[in-house]
Amino acid sequence: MTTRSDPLYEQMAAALREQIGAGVYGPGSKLPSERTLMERFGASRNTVRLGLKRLVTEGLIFPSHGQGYLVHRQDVLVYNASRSENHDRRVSAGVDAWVQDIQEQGRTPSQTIAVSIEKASPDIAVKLGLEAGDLVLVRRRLRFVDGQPWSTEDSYYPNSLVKNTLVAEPADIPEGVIAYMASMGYTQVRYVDDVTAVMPNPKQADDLAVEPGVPLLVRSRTGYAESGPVRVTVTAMPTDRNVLRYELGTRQNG
Amino acid sequence: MTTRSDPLYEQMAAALREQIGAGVYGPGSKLPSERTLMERFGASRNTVRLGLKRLVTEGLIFPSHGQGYLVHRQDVLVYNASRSENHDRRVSAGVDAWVQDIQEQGRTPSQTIAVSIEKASPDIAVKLGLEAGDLVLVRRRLRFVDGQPWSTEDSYYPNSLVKNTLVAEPADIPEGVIAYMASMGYTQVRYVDDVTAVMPNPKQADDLAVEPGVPLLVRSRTGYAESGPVRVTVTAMPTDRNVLRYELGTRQNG
DNA sequence: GAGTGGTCTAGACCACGTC
DNA sequence: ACGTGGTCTAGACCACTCA
Repeated sequence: MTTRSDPLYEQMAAALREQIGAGVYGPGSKLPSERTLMERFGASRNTVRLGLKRLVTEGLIFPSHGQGYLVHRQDVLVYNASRSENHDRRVSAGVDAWVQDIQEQGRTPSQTIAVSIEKASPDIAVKLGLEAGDLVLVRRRLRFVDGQPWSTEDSYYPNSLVKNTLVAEPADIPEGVIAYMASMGYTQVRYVDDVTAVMPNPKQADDLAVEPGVPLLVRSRTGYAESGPVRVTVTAMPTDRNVLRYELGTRQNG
Repeated sequence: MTTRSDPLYEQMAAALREQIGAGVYGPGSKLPSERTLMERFGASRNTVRLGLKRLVTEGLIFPSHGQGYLVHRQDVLVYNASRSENHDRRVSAGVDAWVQDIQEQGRTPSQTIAVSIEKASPDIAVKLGLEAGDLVLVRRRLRFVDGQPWSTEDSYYPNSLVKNTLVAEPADIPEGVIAYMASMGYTQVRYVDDVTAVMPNPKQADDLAVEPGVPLLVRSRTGYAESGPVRVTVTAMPTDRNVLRYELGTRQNG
């Protein structure tokens, strides 16, 4: 793996990667300082930093100003995307499906909600079957687990469908937006999830308190009523603390 | 966005990010060279490189040795994960479901297959219900679209189930491994997909020809027969050219 | 050959955290 | 106060691409 022709900083990264894997530096422990590694590998500080950056972008370590480089702890929660829209389950619980998912894993969820009316971006407009610039109602959630930022979830509705309804209020809706909209005649019968990953932009990195170099898993869910798309929800989850799960099979539900 | 206190390289990244968004530098076009940007921003080369690296890790641009920094083209294919194990569809087509998915998008798929017998990693062992170190048969595929590396797909089977069968041959199985195993009594009735994203390690970056900084979408699918798990498939897809799609709802199939 | 990015050195000063 | 990472400079030489 550490071939002779690899640049020095890659050799350094490979050596440290191996030692982390072998437990020489376990989860939560501290790596030698940059200046120590300069001596150990006979490299300049910039070269050492290149090598460390490699491991940062792989999500293995993160720098902590004034403390050193720390090895990432693995602390991943599962978000079960295939059952999170199950009406019966949600109605019986009376709480947000995500809240329930997290509670079942023994953690304490919380969230903030902000509502605004915006012009649809081209991407959202296409998914909702609107013209670019048509108004959409946006519910932006910032979600926390045990007080730590965990994920963002932004839902977009055609403004013409939901204005002057409870959906436009910046508060949780006890029975859920989906059930509420169903009572208004927009029963969602089908969902399409598109999953990808991006590197966070500065705002996202700040909101979610992600270390530089940790990718965000992005799930865009479009909900369809019989009449067409009625909702797009974009969820962004740092991959160092989230796994998206889909259960598929004969006993499948939506 | 570009606050006064931002470091110089962030200001530089923000300025270029905006210009790329505004179309000053469109998809496929070339950014000014590092040395030109040194003059334009009055910064040293290392600082310019820090700013450019920021945009590289966001997936906006990529460096091309000897040519300059190029703005990424968007050229994304959809991989429909919720229908890819549909027996009927596959059997009727007589080809790999992925092959069909890509062909439907007007592209030319191809793949290489290598088969080996290995000791199960702890992760795979847990998912297959084996002990760590038990033997697993591994089918590693490297998939191409229009001749370009596109994704890797590694399938793991308990060796005790598949040894001395066609699954252990390094060739495509016309009716598909799933149908073949069903004929051997292991009908897969349920799947669990875990989706996350990672930054590529050196080997993955090489296999998939990904630019540094582009995350990989990783889908781990565990297939269950009535008797328990019989297969784990790990698919790694560079996010600059793939979207994973799940269709959920009343007409759901496995 | 000229221009590009890739790697690397050897410094400097600042900002943050802990003791 | 001290050690840590964060930012930045001003050079150098190598490797690749294209005309």
